[in-house]
This record gives sequence, C-alpha cells and structure tokens, in this order.
Amino acid sequence: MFKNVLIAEDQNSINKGVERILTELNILNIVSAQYCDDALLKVKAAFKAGKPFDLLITDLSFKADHRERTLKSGEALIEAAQAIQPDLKIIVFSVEHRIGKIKSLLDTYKIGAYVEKGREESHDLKKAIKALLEGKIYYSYGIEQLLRNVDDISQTDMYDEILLQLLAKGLKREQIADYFKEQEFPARSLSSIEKRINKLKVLFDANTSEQLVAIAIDRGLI
Amino acid sequence: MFKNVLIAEDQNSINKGVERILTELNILNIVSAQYCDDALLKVKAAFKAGKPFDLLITDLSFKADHRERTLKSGEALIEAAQAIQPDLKIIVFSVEHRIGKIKSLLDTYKIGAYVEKGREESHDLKKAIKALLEGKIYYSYGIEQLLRNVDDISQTDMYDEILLQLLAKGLKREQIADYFKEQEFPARSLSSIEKRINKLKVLFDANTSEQLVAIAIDRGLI
DNA sequence: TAACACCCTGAGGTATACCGTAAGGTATAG
DNA sequence: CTATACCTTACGGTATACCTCAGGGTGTTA
Repeated sequence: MFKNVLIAEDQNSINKGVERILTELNILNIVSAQYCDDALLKVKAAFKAGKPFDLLITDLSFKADHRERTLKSGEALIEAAQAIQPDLKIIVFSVEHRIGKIKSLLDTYKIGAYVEKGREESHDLKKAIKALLEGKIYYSYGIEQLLRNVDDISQTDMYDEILLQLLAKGLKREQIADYFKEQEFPARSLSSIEKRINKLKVLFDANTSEQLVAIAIDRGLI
Repeated sequence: MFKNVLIAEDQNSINKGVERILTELNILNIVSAQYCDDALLKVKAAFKAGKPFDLLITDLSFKADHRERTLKSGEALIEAAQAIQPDLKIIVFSVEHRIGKIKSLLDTYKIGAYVEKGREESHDLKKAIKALLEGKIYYSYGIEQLLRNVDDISQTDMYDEILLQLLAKGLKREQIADYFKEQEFPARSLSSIEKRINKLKVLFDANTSEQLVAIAIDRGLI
C-alpha cells in the first residue's frame, strides 16, 4: 500500500472525506493542502527529506481568494510536481467531465488515474488506488467508455469537433475556412463550413451559433 | 443543539466530511441522502414517525445518472420539504457564487443559512449551525457583503448575466430586446443590447459572440 | 439656471452570417 | 461506359449582427 499520500484540494469537507477513505485503506501518512503552491512546497520538502510522497491526489480547479498564487490549477501543480519527482503517481480527482479536456490532460501528463467526483467517488477512489498498486491505469466508469470512443472517432467527427472548438475560440467563418485550407481539410470552403454549422444546429436543436457552442460545451464535446 | 440532521448531497466525500463536522458538534442522529428524492422520502418518514428532522443541509445541484428523478435540484427539494414540514430549518451548502441566483433563492424560500463551499466551509458550517440555534440567519463571508450590495448590483450585473444566459439559450438580439421590454428592464432597446454585448466582448477579450458565450460558461457566469 | 457628463435610443450604413441554387467532381452500381 | 447519388464549391440574395453618429433625457455641479 502507499505510505505517503498528499491531497491537494481546496474544498475542506472533500479533504476530510478523502482522508477518511485513505484511512480505511490503512494509509498512515496523509497530508492535505488547500493551495497548489502549498502542495508543491510539501512535495519539495518531502523529496529533499528523503521521504517523498508516493501518491498525489489532486483536484483540477482551485478557487481564487485573497492569497497570491503561482500555481493556479491542478495541471500546473502536476507539471511542477513531476518536474521535481518524475516517478510520483498521480490521481486526478475532479468534476471535469468534458472528455476533450480530460483527453488532452491524459495526453499531456503522466496521470495514473482519473476519478470523477460524484456519487461513486469513494468507491472509484479505492479502485483507482488498488489499480495503481498493480501498475495499472484507472478511469472512472463512463470516462473509460468515452475515452475509448474518442480514439475511434473518425475524421468526420473530428471535423465537427474542431469546427466547434474554433467557433468557441472566436474565429469567424472565413477564418475557419482559412484554417481548414492550411490544414488541408476536406470541405474547406466557406460554403461547406456554413453548411456544416447548419447541420450541427439542426442536430443539436440550436437556434443560434451561440447556443450551438453552449450546447457543445455542456455535452462535453469541446 | 440540533438532534436530527439530514444531509442531501450527491458527492460522497463531501457527505462524509459534513458528517464528521456534525459529529464534532455532538450531533448524534445524522442521516445522508445522495438523491433529492431519497432525501424527501426520509423527511416524510421522519415526520410521520413523530421524529422529524430539525435541520436539512442541502446542496443545490445534483448530477443526473441512470436513475429516474422527480426532484432534480436542491431548490425543488427545499420546496417539497417545507411543504411537508414548514418549520424545518435549512442550510444551503453549495458552490454557487452567482449572487443573482443566491438572492432569488433567498427571496423565494425560507433559508436559514447559505454556506459557500470552499476553503472555509467547515468553519462556516459550524458558525451557521450556531447562528441558527440562536435564531439568527447566517451567510458565508463575502456572500453577506454581496447581498448587502445586491440591490445596486441586481440591476447592473444581473443584466449582463441574464443577457449572457439568453444568448446561450439561442435568442437573437431582437428577441432579447423583446424580452427585456416585457420585463421592463432598463436599456431594453436593440441598440443598447448590441452595445452591452460589445462591452462584454471587450471585457472578456472575446472576438465573437460565440466565444463570449464559451468564456462565460467556462467562468461559471451562466 | 446653465454647462456638463452620462446613458438610452433610433437611424443608417457596412460586414458578416445565413440560405438556396446550380455547376462540377468523385465514387459506386448496373 | 452510364446513371445515380453524394459531396464540395461558387455565387447571389436576404437577414442579422455590428458599428457610428446624433438627438434627447436625466442627474450633477457650478
């Protein structure tokens, strides 16, 4: 079992709840931090003292308050912590359900497990820890399925996804056409893009392109 | 001290965290529910059994999953619970920080305390419970201040909030103008609405209204 | 009261998005 | 090869969004 575990999570009661779960797994040394910066300091200190953490459980989003912050998100913390201690195992514990975000997170960093906050979280967290001990990677149910689909998405679905992303990023129709021309996409003309946006609006039952973007975000497509 | 307390909260670890806080206050009978419908059933049962709850601590948003739901939000639960047991004290415990939403919540229902989830939540929760025992109303720090200003805010910031919501709901500029005319808002003309959207685009550094909606969602303004 | 700043509004023009149509291109089946 | 279906693209028209300007109202200050 893991010996030294660090929890980075700004919400107090979640902190306590996770601590309790870890206690049930007979983990003895549990440390909590409410700020990313504090968490990083603790990683550093433990590493230098020769008693490094072997697991970091971290949220992704941390609220801003009066304190100055260097690290503002779980991603930043993960990056900084792995720079110090590359073998540190990491469980991301977040409400984030947008599969695109999760996918790029997993592609960018070496994440041991992704556990979605929700009704099954304590169950999931325990399963994640056990999987990690066996050298496996763990994803919450649902996430795993979504990730499997992300890989098969054909170019056509990718097209729509990118299109929606570019819309959400503030590109105008003509700029999107230019971008698609650079990338040598099929259907790169302004006319085709207009048609595609139109189809998406029908598909998602959106009246305006603003609503289309809102729906796409809501469904986790972006 | 309260004797029978019901916690309605879908997130497992928060549930456990809150339970621990209540235990520290020597509250003996603590019951948890992960679904609003379950919470309501428990309120009913306890009331009929002559051992009603004297405090309900509830979240506002509950995730959808495979289960059918009648009550889908904390608001719905509050309404249903107070219909059964009007004297039931209620603490709302939520991440909601949009002051407009909170204000309308407090205006609509008889809420004993509003505690915002965050770093200070366990401290706040304890203070809220003590205040309630003394017959006072409690709001988290920050919320209280915001509420004091809300009457000024409600006509300025609320305006932007609603504007963004209507955009995300797929209304066109002219339809938004019509809506504002019905509601007798200030700045209800098409021209004013265009100006306001423009200001928001500058403020949020958005190139298009699609991006504006995306940013607003991302920041939790909608 | 007069001067000023500020906000709301309407009018008119330009840019962009939206929509329909038709021409050409490619792949498939017969 | 031919016919057909489907996709891509260009073009032109309409609707909507975007922008600028100016008039008029209100409140503040001198």
